[in-house]
Amino acid sequence: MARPNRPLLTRERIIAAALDLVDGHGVDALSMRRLAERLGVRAASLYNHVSTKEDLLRGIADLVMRQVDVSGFTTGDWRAALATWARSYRTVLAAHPNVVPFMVNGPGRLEIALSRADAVHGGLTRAGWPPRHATMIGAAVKYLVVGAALGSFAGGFSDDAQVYADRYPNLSQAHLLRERQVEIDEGGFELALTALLSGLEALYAEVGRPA
Amino acid sequence: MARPNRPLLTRERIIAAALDLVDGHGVDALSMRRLAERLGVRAASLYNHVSTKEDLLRGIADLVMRQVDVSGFTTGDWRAALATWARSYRTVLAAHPNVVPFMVNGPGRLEIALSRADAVHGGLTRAGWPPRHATMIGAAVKYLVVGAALGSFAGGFSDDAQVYADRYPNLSQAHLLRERQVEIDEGGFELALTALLSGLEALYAEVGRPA
DNA sequence: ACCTGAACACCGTTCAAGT
DNA sequence: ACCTGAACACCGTTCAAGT
Repeated sequence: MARPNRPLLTRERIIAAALDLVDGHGVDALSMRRLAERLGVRAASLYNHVSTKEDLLRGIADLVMRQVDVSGFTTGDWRAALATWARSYRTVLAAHPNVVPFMVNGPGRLEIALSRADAVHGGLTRAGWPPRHATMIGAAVKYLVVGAALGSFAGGFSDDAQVYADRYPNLSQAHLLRERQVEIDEGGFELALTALLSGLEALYAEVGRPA
Repeated sequence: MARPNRPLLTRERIIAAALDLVDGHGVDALSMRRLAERLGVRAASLYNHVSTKEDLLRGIADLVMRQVDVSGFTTGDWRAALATWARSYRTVLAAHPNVVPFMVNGPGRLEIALSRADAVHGGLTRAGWPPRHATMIGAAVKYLVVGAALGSFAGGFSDDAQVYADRYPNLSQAHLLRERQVEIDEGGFELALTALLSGLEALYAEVGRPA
């Protein structure tokens, strides 16, 4: 079949399948040929909907990124908005750990990332933070979230292959290890976030100009 | 020349050249063939000194990681040691931004990374922090550092290619942008680090058991 | 408009053959 | 012991050819 009446592919279907592949088997498992096979199609066909593999990766990053909740910045006070954003951001990344590495060093900025950053910046400045501080606060929270997401990723991969596959053929040990990793990841993240928020509270008393 | 009297290659020379290549042209520019060409040798020759490309990447990560200063934990108090470690860690990563992505999600833990983590953990527990807190503090600082290093990386890559190459053929604008990025990166990092340290100070009063 | 086979220039890695 | 050419199974991407 050279051309079906209804297209076999759409950009959305391709991106969703690619994310599924990356989530399940890591970035290295994502090749255009392998992805095409999953979609019952040939590699060349993908290029009718996606201009390049980089474009595809950008699509994945975009799909993940738009799940982050920045709604707090349009309504609530900056403390709650910041906390909600940070936790939502982290939760979303933790759900797609294999995506984090290329999402963060991605080629050029995503529009969606820019719009998220604008929401944060806008919310903070409206709350009375000087623009310069707003920028740095956004940066600080992003560092923490991204670092935590990557840390979790690394942790998940660490001893899994050797300890579990070679020496402990049953799941229970690896499972316990992973559970502990999650606890440490979240504990470390919450520790830093709480400290950051209370540090900001003190700073706000100095430089903030409430409306 | 099939076999010279003195070997043309050593593992160290290969890794140093690879780091140089990655620093200068990014991870994507690192291929075994390209690296071999730089070393005046054929790709297959590299496999006499390096078991795999993954092994090579691990070597690079190791080379970078051992520059991080954790000496404070054996001598000074935990506050100073933590601050020195965090800033040194960040400075080292910032000097090799292209290395950060694969250093952090690297395949399995590096020995050097483990020894660094042990130094931190030991220093903190000797200072009276409960082990559980020591682990989370180490995690929190690592998140912040890694996130900041990646953020800087992303920032450096953002508008450079388009703005600078296409529309501003002279260096000045891009240079200014980069300078500003560095300032924001460092400001955001210091903001979060300071907040974290003072947050820890408060926590230490609760759970710390000074020797 | 959209799918395809074939081709291009690349990969990482192996291995017998050289010295 | 260490470097090499040739080969393997893979890549991303292009493009004329099909409908």
